[in-house]
Amino acid sequence: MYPKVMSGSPVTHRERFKALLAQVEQFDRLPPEIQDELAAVAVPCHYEEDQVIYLEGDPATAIYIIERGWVKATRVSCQGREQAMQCLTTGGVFGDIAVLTDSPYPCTVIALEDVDLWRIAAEDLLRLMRQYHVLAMAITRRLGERVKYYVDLVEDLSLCGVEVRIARTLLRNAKQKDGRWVIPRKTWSTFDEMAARLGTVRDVLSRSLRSLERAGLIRVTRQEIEILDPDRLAKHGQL
Amino acid sequence: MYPKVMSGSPVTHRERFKALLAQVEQFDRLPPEIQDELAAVAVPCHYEEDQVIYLEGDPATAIYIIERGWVKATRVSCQGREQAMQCLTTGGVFGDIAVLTDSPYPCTVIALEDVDLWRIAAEDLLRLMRQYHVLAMAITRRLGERVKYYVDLVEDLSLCGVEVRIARTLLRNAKQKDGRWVIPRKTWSTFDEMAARLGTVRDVLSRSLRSLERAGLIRVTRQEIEILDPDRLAKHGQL
DNA sequence: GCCCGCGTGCGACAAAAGTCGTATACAGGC
DNA sequence: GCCTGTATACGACTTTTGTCGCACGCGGGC
Repeated sequence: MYPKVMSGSPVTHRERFKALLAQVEQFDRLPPEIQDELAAVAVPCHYEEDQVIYLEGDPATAIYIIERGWVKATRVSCQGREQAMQCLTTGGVFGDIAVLTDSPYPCTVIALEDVDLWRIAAEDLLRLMRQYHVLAMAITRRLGERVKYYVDLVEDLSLCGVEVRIARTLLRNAKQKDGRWVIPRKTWSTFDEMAARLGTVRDVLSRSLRSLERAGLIRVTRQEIEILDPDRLAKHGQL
Repeated sequence: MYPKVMSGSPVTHRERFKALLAQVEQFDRLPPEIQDELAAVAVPCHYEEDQVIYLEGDPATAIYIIERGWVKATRVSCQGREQAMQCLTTGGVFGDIAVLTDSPYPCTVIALEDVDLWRIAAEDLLRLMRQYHVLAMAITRRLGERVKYYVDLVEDLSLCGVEVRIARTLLRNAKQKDGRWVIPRKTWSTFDEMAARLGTVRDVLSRSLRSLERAGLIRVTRQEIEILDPDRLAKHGQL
């Protein structure tokens, strides 16, 4: 559980953590005083690819902030199918809901690659929230955004077919790179992983992707997915 | 927009509102001082059956607390299918996410029957949250619970078939009434409404219900759904 | 009582989603 | 280069879900 990479001195420890906070939505504008308080109780830690950070149902002892790398929060049905609730990277926070509601973690969180995290113990966070209302407000805003995210996810799952969900996801994640719209693929972003995020299975995803590919809307390689025709793809996404 | 039923004096107004707060989770134990402050800014209002309280996308001007009656928060796809996000009654709060995140309302809210609500303006709520950290914490806990609710909903929609969802919902809502497990049906709880809550359509719901009925697990009438065999129904719900 | 509207039952069908077995392609290790 | 494990492709199939048209029946208004 101890950090593999430990910063040399307390000062760099704090500065490194504050540099991270600058990348966390809602936390980026907290007054330096509160950031220092958080830094004082935050502990860096490291997990390797595929390592479980915590399991659904574990008692909530801490929240985590991601400094580097990707993790996924996920649920698995008894038949073995998986629904990824969210994928997070630098600046992402998880474990907060369980801590705030004083209940077990609602999802299992797994490292998709080697990750550097900062852990803040539940009691420290709750104490600081009681002490600093700006912190409480910042967290409240984050939670509100989270609810909106899930409302969108529910609508997608319930009201849209797989192909529509794919189209939307592609458009949402695409970045422009020397004139081309591309979604880069990590080594771990296999069709299985993508399917879990979309709420379906690999075969169905594969079929839909190739259907879009045959229609000339996208091009799929191992390294990336390129959007050839954003406009027509948007139509497929009903946008 | 003004209340149709107005209490006689400021005292009964406040007492009536505080009696309501006692039924709101997390708000029930707020110190009397804060409850008074909330009562001072809360305005009672009334909506009739099928009336729209606000539309998805409307600017968030207030939150609402339900004193009496049922409402639903819902989203509708462009093809006209509906997914009910939640159904709320006495003690339920809605409109909070939009206010807290300073964004438009994420869902449309409609009165399923005549309802009495209390409205609290956005700026009042935010002011009181900044002033009283216990209030902020109470709201934070509520939001956390909401997130957990949606995580469960996502899992259900993505990982379970319709029949499983039905079985679970029935068991969750059943109340014991002189030895029988029953889910009472309101006039507005038609198959269409139930289907919207379950993320499917009337026909499918109808089929599944009758399949469960033929199996001798439940009995469906216009007034109620009775669970004849809770144990076997639980198996259908994979519980 | 009669009519009419709405909620529901039902069968046939269409479309989407998921399953299975197997074939192929690719990357990394040797 | 070859071998091997993993990722993806593909076709055939089953199951589930959604759609459509229509019949039935109950209850409220006249």
